[in-house]
Amino acid sequence: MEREPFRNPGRVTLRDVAQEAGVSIKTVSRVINGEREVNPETAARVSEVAAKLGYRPNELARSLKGRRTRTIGLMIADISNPFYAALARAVEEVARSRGYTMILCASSEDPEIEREYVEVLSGRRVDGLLFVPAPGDGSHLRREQEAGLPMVAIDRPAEGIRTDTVMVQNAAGTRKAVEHLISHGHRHIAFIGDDKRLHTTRKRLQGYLEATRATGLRECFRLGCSTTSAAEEAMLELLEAPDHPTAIFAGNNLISTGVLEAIARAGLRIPYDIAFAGFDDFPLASALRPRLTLVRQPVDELGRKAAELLFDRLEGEKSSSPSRIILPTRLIVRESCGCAPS
Amino acid sequence: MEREPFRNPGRVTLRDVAQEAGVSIKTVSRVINGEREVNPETAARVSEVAAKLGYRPNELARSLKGRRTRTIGLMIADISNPFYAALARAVEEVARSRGYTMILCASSEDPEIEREYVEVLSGRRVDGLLFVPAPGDGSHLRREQEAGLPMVAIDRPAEGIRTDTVMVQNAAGTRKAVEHLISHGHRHIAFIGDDKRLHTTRKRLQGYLEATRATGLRECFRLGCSTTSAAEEAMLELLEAPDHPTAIFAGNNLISTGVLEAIARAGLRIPYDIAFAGFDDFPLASALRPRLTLVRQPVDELGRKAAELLFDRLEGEKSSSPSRIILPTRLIVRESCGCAPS
DNA sequence: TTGTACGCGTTATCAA
DNA sequence: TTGATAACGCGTACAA
Repeated sequence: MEREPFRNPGRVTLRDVAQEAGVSIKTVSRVINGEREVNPETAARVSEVAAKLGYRPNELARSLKGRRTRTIGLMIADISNPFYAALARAVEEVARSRGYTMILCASSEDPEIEREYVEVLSGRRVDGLLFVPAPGDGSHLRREQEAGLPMVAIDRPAEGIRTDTVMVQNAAGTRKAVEHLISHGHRHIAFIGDDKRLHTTRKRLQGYLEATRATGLRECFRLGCSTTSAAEEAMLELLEAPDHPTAIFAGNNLISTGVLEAIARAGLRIPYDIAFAGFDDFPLASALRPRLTLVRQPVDELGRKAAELLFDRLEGEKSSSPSRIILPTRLIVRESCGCAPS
Repeated sequence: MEREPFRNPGRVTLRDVAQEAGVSIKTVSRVINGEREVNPETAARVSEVAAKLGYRPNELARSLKGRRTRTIGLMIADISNPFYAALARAVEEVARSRGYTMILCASSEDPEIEREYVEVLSGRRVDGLLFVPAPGDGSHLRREQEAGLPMVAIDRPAEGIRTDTVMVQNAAGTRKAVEHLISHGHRHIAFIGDDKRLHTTRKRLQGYLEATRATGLRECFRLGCSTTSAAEEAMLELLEAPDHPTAIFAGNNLISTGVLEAIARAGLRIPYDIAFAGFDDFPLASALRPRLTLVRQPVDELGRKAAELLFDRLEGEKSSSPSRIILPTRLIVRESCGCAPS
């Protein structure tokens, strides 16, 4: 007695459809792919059977045959950070509009996790990679790059490897904000920043230093605040000193939250007791009183540009040399800096 | 002259390794998969060659052969919403720890986009699906379910189909918050909610109504505010009335932002001119003055539980009947309700 | 217009 | 301990 080879129960294949419709596999394939060298009547019947059986082409098999998966990887540090969330949203929109699917990976800024994820993505044969590089050496990416995987770094450049990169004006944005605080008469301005291994932290610090040095102000900064509570602690410490800063610049949105918490806990009032400015705008910033003065970076555009760059590489020429795009930031002057409500 | 069949240049396969190491494909396969019925010396040599060539197993081919992709789909409405972002983070963590990869899809609450994405995920042969059901009929999911795709609904039940579901206490949480406002003496409390087709909106409204009706208060609610600015408009309108509400409950975090903006624009002070409470805690809530009184939902646990439920189904028995898990919410009493600072 | 045969990269079977 | 060979589900080349 001939035994049917075992077939996956839930999954209907071309063969099942072919058998049911009484035609060959190839005919079904043609109908599915809309090649129209096929008898309309046959086509109709096949379509009907396919629909009845709930046939869904196996993209894995298609990808194995062809050479693309129409899948990209997006590696960010932590999706619960609104900045990365906004980035992911922009990327997802572009990907969807181009018929691509997106695998989301969170590195937690850990190069080891990044390395592992890159291997996974490589094994999954993603067509391209968008990534916010983890700090430290990124040469583990070189092998993939050499294997022909297009990749675009977002928000900061990858170290130890040359890739397309899309960033924002970190130094200039911060400098303008600090200069604005100076223009309000502040002579003692502090800066609280994230991990100093991060390119963004260094550039923002640089902007702060440019502004303070140009005016001969004292330098006062704390780095390494990668969480809200670390920033809160650092700020609290700064405020303990008898001659504490009269103005503060927060290096990103998480730090802003911690700094505001500290100022509130210390019972200080913005901008009278201490003026505030920070990097990264967010929705609540204009709902607060005083409204927050912040450097706005074009997060959506950052994600969109990076994704478009990737897809262009991916569907067009991969040959041209790595490009480096720097998007402008803008100081949104509201009230926490000391400006009057409009 | 024999022509080598065209080989993908960047990608080294089992065959390449086998050829280079002078063994058969199967031997390499054994080494890669750690089956140890293989001569240690051969194994060592093969490993070396594989490393040198940068061999990376093609997971597509593996999945085609075996029957799982070790990939799940996560469908949310909009990743830039902190609630979904937190959810995605929790899910990603569980997935990573189990060696799974996550495809992120954003439905924008549009059933049509949801349907399209489900087809894509089905074609990609994901092993399971976690989803925040878009409003409206979800029977387009039934086919996949019948094909054996395990799925877990998060945050709200899917309509027209029975699946595992993980939710939170929406009604009870809201009721408690409104009762708390009532205990502060408020007799005119308004509720602003999201789209009324959403299960969460209806349950939260129900909680509001339970509290107000039990006390014989007048009902005052506005629904359909699915954006921050819509909520702001609605709130502004409420405040225009001469006998405007003395307390407001915001149905989610986006609405909270809009409501706060409106209150600030109207020049009103919380909690003196109007008291505030809302659904969904967020980091800044305790940094503001007054601190915000909010219903906290265990977002991390929501995502984790859902993911674990899915993986259990996926790796264990799929047979048992759909479970419905309801996680507790908690009222975090701070100051915006009228309570004194502690 | 339709069908057959082969290959994509892997794992599984079975024989050597 | 190893190696041919057949699947997996699909597309492509080539015949019929």
